Amino acid sequence: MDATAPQSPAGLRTTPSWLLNQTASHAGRLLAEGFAAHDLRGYHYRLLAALAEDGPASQADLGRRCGIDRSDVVAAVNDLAGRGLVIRAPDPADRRRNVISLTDTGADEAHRMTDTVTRVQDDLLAPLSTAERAELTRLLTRLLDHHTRR
Amino acid sequence: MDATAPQSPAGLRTTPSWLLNQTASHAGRLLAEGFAAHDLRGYHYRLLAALAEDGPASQADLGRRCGIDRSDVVAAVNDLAGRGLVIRAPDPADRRRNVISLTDTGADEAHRMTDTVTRVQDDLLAPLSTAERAELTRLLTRLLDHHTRR
DNA sequence: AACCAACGTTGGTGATGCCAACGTAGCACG
DNA sequence: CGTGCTACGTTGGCATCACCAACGTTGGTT
Repeated sequence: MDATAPQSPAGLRTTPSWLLNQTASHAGRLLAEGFAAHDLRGYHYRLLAALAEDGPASQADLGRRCGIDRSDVVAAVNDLAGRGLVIRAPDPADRRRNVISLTDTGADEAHRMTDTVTRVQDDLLAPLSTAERAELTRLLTRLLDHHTRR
Repeated sequence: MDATAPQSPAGLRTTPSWLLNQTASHAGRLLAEGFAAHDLRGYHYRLLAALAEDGPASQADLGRRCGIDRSDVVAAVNDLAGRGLVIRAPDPADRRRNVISLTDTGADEAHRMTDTVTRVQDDLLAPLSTAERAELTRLLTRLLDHHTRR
């Protein structure tokens, strides 16, 4: 279209890993914009969503569920606790653990974040039909399954 | 499958942006491993590939073609030039510009990197049939097109 | 001549994803 | 019982990717 603003080299542009990277990075941008409205970031959302869905958990469990490193969970939980969205309490049954639970405010925020994420999905998938969205989800899920349970 | 190693919350796991992020991040890991064998990183590959495909270019052009910020191009070109993979020469026709060209060694390395990347694609797409790979590529390309030419 | 735009460069910032190390606490085995 | 292994939370660090602001230099336009 524009001779002065050429696209990526064809060898890159048609490469699946490049396409994945670019689309994911676009999705990430849209998500980050959505999260910014809540003054939160990706890590925070993942934790809130996990807590809203599966209930209280230890930090280590949360990390495993969300694919976040233990050390990064610490910082994110610090943020969330500082805003009163979660409570960190020692586990009486295992004194190594902290039990993280949603507060009422946290549960509300989790819902609002989920709404935001849902809107972003629609933005992201706008050019695809319902069938195509399902197909894309299917293909990605298959890829992920294959590479996760190795 | 394993009660002690639960997967991500369902609300995350089935979300397209999450699937994209996870698969892309897996692809990134595979790529990074491949690149590490060449002792190079993603930015380096993109630049080498662009140069190999479209010939010498200014740093600004390279940046636009590869989706890399001008300032990051500087550092990457420094690395590549330091290893003798590219040459940085002032453009006689426009003294603001540097013309970046592949050396012979650089062209060789570009080929080897391309081979590596090709192998990674096969690893990545292993669970998909040829038709499915094409479909995935088609869907991702459509998404990307829609979100780039805004 | 005056202005504005583009270029390369320097020097930041932030998000994400890792890894190593430490002290504390639970657990299993001898 | 103690000894050793493992898990936990925490601190601190690192690398990559992506972006932005500012500066001086150079080209082009008016």
